[in-house]
Amino acid sequence: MNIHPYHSFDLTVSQMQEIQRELRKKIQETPDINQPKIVCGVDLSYWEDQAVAVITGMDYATKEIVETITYTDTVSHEYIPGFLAFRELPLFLKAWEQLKLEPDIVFFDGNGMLHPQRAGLATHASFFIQKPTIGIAKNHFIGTYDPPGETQGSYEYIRDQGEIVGAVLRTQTGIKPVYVSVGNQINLSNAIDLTMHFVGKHSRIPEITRQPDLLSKKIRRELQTKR
DNA sequence: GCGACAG
DNA sequence: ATCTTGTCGC
Repeated sequence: MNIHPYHSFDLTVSQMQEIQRELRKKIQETPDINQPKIVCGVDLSYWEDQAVAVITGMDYATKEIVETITYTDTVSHEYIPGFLAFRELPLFLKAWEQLKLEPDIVFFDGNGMLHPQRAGLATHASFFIQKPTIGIAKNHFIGTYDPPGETQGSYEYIRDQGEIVGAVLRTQTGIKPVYVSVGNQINLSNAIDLTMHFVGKHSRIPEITRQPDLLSKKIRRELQTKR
């Protein structure tokens, strides 16, 4: 798939902050996307100074995996809370170049607007791939919220600086919720519905990001014990 | 100063 | 994210 070169990744922290302030201004709200055909999920696994990025393409209706892309390379950036995108995007974009099917939506393991500058990984990625994106985080990052109901599908909005920036969603009854946020080119209620669509019978994490998570961990184990 | 802190 | 086995519970 095509990539729109937005910026390089050889940057200082202040330059990264400047980019995030610019991204924030360009986030688009859009009408619901109801019947996507292909949806992708992205995740990375790390070991030593390496990482593997995995993109799983799934048929929205049947939830069958229709394409799998992997890309392994050295990681250039350390993890700094608030700057995850600068660590993960370089490898993700190399994997994206190999993607053949054209997805209608892309899910990321991390946040979108649920970020101090409304410019988390999912939001940042959308400006390179020009696709609607959604962020699914397993842990709380910013904002405040009331605890969601205990039953599957219950959610509460997450607020920061007076605005709704995401939702804490109970994907399984009685299980720790996940954090959903708009990346770009989509709206929050649509993101929540799409996330629930991919929730399997027993997994907390929707299959769209669970599949690349499982595969990237498997690849990491293989490449790690090989050395 | 203290605590929090996506992956 | 990763280091790590068994074990309690639905």
